[in-house]
Amino acid sequence: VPHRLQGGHQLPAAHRGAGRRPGQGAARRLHAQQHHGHRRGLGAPRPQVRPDVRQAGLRPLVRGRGHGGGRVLRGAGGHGRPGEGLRGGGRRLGGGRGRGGGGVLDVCYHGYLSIVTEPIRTGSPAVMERKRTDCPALPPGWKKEEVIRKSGLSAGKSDVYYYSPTGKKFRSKPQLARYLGNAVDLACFDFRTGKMMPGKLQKNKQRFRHDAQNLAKGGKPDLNTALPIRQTASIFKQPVTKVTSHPGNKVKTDLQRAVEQPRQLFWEKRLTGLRSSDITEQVLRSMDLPKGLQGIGPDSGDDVLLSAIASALHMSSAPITGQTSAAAEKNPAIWLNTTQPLCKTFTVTDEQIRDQELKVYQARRSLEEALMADGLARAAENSRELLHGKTA
DNA sequence: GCCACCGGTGGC
DNA sequence: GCCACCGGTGGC
Repeated sequence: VPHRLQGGHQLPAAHRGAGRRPGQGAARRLHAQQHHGHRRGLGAPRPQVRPDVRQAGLRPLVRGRGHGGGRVLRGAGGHGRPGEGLRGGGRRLGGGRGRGGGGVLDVCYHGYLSIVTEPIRTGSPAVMERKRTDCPALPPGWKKEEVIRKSGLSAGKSDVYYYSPTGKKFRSKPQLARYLGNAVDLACFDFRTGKMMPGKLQKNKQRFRHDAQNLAKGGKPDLNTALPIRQTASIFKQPVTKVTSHPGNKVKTDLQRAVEQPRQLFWEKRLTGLRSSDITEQVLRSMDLPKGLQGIGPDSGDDVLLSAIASALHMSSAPITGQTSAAAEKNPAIWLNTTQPLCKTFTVTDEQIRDQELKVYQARRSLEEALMADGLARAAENSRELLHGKTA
């Protein structure tokens, strides 16, 4: 098992697509500019009102890791998901205007112990206009906001936004669903009202908007340039390599979606039988797992267990603890913690860590020696060729 | 570079 | 025709 106790393993920040998409039609852009000129040029000042959370700053209340008991792999990094860090570290400096408002500590929906903050009320009338209300249909700390459009052709209509406990803004149901993943079922959630509407399942109106099936049905060709999600686990959160005749084009990636892909229960079983092999396709000896590791679930053989743990280490930056609930061992189909691999909770001893460090050290020395030998061999080859008057 | 804001469009 | 969704952009 790879040894990751040094922690500090940070994924790059989520790379958001670089906005402006080429080829959106010059006419359309011109049209838009004229509208903007009309709207803004005639002096209706842009409202200066900002959501209170952005002004107030956020007050982290508790530090620390959310896992007690035993040693966990990847211990140092117990943070949430990419792209959703605590915001407002800098803002806090300038945010002294708030009175000493309260904050809330909560266990977040996704199971990490995380810091949940609440905006400090500013009392400013401008802010009061944009009331941000609790949303009981969502986990604690989530807020809903409705903003009336003040000008333009759609004046009087409104936009609905949601804010996560850490202040991240969401402006559509798909965006919200991607973020919440399996943690909250939004099938019945009405985005506009913020309420669950059981009975009539809110069907996903935009389901086929970016669907390759359109092509098969004789519709318009699929112009979606988003790349498919790489299925195999990798430490490197890289998109699938796309071969294109337009190499200058930028590839947009959506790390959030990559992380939030729904997964089948016991999906690790699909990794059964995978073997690594060398360049002659000779199957390499499989790794041995420590005795303390025991699988959970149907057909939990050692190879699936190894794949499951390796995948967990590669795919998430959260600590790997195994299934900590006793109920999960009895009936994993119901009680499985899907954020953890299919193994019972375990302990990593100091001795195992030292062993692993030694292995890494030895592997590095071997690599170093091989590279040195290779370099020397090349140098010798070059000088021999020079002596015999050849050109490289 | 970010984001509040409104426009445009596809799906219903 | 309505509207959910998201692109684009001016202002910061």
